[in-house]
Amino acid sequence: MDYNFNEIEKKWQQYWRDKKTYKVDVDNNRPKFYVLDMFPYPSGAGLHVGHPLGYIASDIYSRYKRQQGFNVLHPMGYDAFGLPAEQYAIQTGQHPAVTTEKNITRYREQLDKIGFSYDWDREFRTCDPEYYRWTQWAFVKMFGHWYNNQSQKAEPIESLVTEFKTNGNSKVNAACGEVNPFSAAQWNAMSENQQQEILLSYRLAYLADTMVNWCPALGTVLANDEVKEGFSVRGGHPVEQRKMKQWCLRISAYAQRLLDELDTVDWTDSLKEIQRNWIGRSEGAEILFNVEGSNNPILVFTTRPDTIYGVTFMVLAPESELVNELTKPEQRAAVDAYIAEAKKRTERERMADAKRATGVFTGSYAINPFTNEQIPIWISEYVLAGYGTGAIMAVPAHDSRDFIFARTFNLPIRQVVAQKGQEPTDPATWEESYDSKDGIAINSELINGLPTIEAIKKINNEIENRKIGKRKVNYRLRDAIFSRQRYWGEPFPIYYKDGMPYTLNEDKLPLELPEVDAFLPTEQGEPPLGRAKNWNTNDGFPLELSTMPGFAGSSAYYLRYMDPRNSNALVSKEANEYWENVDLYIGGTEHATGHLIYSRFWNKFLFDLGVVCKPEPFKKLINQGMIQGRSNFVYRVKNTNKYVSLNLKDQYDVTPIHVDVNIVDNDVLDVDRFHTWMPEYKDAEFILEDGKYICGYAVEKMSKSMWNVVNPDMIVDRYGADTLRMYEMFLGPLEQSKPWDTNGIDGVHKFFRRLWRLYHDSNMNFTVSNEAATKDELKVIHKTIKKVTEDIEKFSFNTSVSAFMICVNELTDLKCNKREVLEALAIIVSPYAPHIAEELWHSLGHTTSICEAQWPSYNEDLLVESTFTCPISFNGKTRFTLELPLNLPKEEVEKMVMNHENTAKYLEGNQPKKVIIVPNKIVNIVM
RNA sequence: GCGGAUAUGGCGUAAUUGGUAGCCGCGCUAGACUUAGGAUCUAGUGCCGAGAGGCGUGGGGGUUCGAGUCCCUUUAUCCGCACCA
Repeated sequence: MDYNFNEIEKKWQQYWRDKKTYKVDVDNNRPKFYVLDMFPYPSGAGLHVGHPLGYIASDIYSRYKRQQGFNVLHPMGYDAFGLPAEQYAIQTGQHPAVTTEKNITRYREQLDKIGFSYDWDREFRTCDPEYYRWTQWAFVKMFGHWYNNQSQKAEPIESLVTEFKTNGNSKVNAACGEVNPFSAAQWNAMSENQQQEILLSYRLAYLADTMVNWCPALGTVLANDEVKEGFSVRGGHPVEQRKMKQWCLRISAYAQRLLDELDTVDWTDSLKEIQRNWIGRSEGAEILFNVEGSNNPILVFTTRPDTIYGVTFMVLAPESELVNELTKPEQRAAVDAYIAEAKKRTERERMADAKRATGVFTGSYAINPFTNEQIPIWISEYVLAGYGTGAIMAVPAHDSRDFIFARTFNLPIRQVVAQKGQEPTDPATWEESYDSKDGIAINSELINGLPTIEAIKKINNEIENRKIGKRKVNYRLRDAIFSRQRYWGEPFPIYYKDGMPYTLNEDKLPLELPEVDAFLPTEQGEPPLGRAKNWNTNDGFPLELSTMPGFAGSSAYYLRYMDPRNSNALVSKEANEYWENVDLYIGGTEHATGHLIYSRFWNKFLFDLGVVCKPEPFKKLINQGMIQGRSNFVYRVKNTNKYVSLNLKDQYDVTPIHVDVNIVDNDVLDVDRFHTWMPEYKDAEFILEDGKYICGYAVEKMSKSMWNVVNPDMIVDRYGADTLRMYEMFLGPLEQSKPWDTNGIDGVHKFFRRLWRLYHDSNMNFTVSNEAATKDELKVIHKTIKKVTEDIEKFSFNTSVSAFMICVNELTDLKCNKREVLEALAIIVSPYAPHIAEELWHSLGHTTSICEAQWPSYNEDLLVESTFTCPISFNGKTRFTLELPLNLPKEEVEKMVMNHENTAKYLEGNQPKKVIIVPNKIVNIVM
């Protein structure tokens, strides 16, 4: 039989399905290994050839690990809630569940064709109530817990209530919102509503007023990326900043742990760096500044308390609550105008014109606690309400933003830090501020002469002694806004009583998403769930109308795969203690700050509860590179319907036009298909070169509009899944981005035909010899086993493909068809190309799947050579080589080299100054 | 602006980790077989040069007997983050 990939692949895919080859269960007799792909969102466009890259890599690794004796968990499912299906629903009226189902079916078909070793019995979707029940459950748990900074973990809210009853809140050190101190007596005297209101400030899932992008026309909060220049991207409606009550998750409580435990996981440095950046820890101090004529001091956060003598003004965020109080009547109009203007702009826009300083004076003055000077209080957008205290002490001499602001508004600049060994200069002559952290304090009474680090220490002590502030660690990481005014998401298991939120009992879960008559906000501006009939508890209390955001369902999905059908728990203790966490996680880098932070947080919370046994969800993480498109162009001569071939185009005035890569082969345009491609090209004329139309090309994003999308099904139909898998790996290192060019695929396909021929005679009859293999044959296969084993261990899949090619080339040259060699070859090829390997395996007489075969070991002794080819170089340039016995003594080598006829030629009569001999490596003669 | 990554033939890439730069494949050239070829096989293919030879891993400098690999510097591209006090 010829290598009929279509037939072979169908046959074995069916076999694996029938025999449940990829089904796994807890097995305490075998070590576990958990390999996971990032949860895909099944989009309407289906998979293009770039999507399976990571899936193929993880599949190879899974199969390899299994053959190494591991019990491998390798599941797949769908992140099925989300915006695209809902937008589509709004436009067409089609229920998002219907489109989602359709997309999943298509995805599954495409995935199935590629021959992945997923245990499909574990598949689930986030939009399935049986799944989102556990998303809701986790939310209920978060609502029912608070974060104890003392113990550094989440604790049940009941423990807090007990503490309040006996001691009030003065001894509690919690991650919480703003709460005034109260005694036990005061607590006990409060109404239930008052108590609930206070508890809400402590809960890990809480309801709070936050600034959001509100789009009145669409009736929903929008994410920053859904807003452009103050208008919604979809529809172009105006968007405003608005304070709204939203559900939030107190992820900031875990900031330090999220930062520290990054050191325990095996991720790339760049990814860890992105996360560190996002968490944004900074050490500094909070300092109180009194305000003239007011009892309310201003609290600022600074990382440079040592520069306090250089403070010449204060700045408040426009949203600061102090603004109103501090604005003097004569400044009122200016301040109101400024704030009104600021309100219209999104945070993103404000960041965009960072270079321009804007601001307005309040008319009030603060007192510098160290110099007792009067300093003006300003308002400016460059101070963010959401970071620190929303107010800063400005030190224009040593902070570039303050410097720009001071220059714009003619505020004084005073130098208080000097570079070591340099005299202070007049700041009026400066072009920029001096921000360095290794200077010497000057003009600062208490700390003069101290280096910055010391100065900070001393001034912090003083601040704490004088009780005008304290040391403080700040994080950039903000609590996650967790509600969306959307339909297609998990409903909150929350109802309201007297306006106060309460969770449903766990036995009432899942709270199923109700049907609505339209996927739009109500006329009163409520979210779509406001349209649901009887959206109340049995007792008639109204249910929450928002739904959860996209990341809710993907934050703990890796746990659910361990025990996907458990109706009593998210995951059983037994399953979790066996599978622990994900050993290898492969996915794109786009989730660096979203999903990968949220799920680490979510996991840590469940860890605190004792639900999971590991503090980190993903031990090792690899980011696969993007597969870019390779677009082709034709060049239309301007104002004509004539198209000129690439190398003649410079003689004309042309417009490049994207052409469908599917009607171009090896950059040669199929002109007949071009004529029929689109009506406008029906009468196209060509200016050819050598009788061909050569297209130009460019590497761009793979997308429909570039006409460069290549579909995996098309490749599978034409070359087979094994060729697709192998070629994707052959393209280059997994982590690197690279363009897809179907042209190179022939080489890989040819490899399979040659592989096939090793096991078959010229009539394509299966012929394998049971004779013992020769030394050369053994050397070839053992060399390959070694190389491929090492390559897979270091995720260098591209290099093992070339090792396979070399192996097959060499065995073909040796005319080797020995069972001993070909069995091992089938096994090591099988993770990459499971279909052909399974076929050959069964032809070799095996009756069980090659997936169950044992990965071969290699014998190092067989690889030892007796001689090696030694390069002889002169002044570092290799001139000729010499076949030398291994481990020949240096003296012998030197003798042989110096006596060689070529040596004299290259010495050109010179005496060698030195002869460097690196045994078994190289000889270098220095002249 | 800060942080990270990358840079090697016409193209995708490889290089035992400081030791023969260009493995493997695409493409290209020539040839064989063939009714035909988007099939198969053989040979060649970094650049310049007829050749001897010279040049060559983004540019410049350095360390070294020896640098794609280490150090300094610079440029370009891509990706994050971006008024975070």
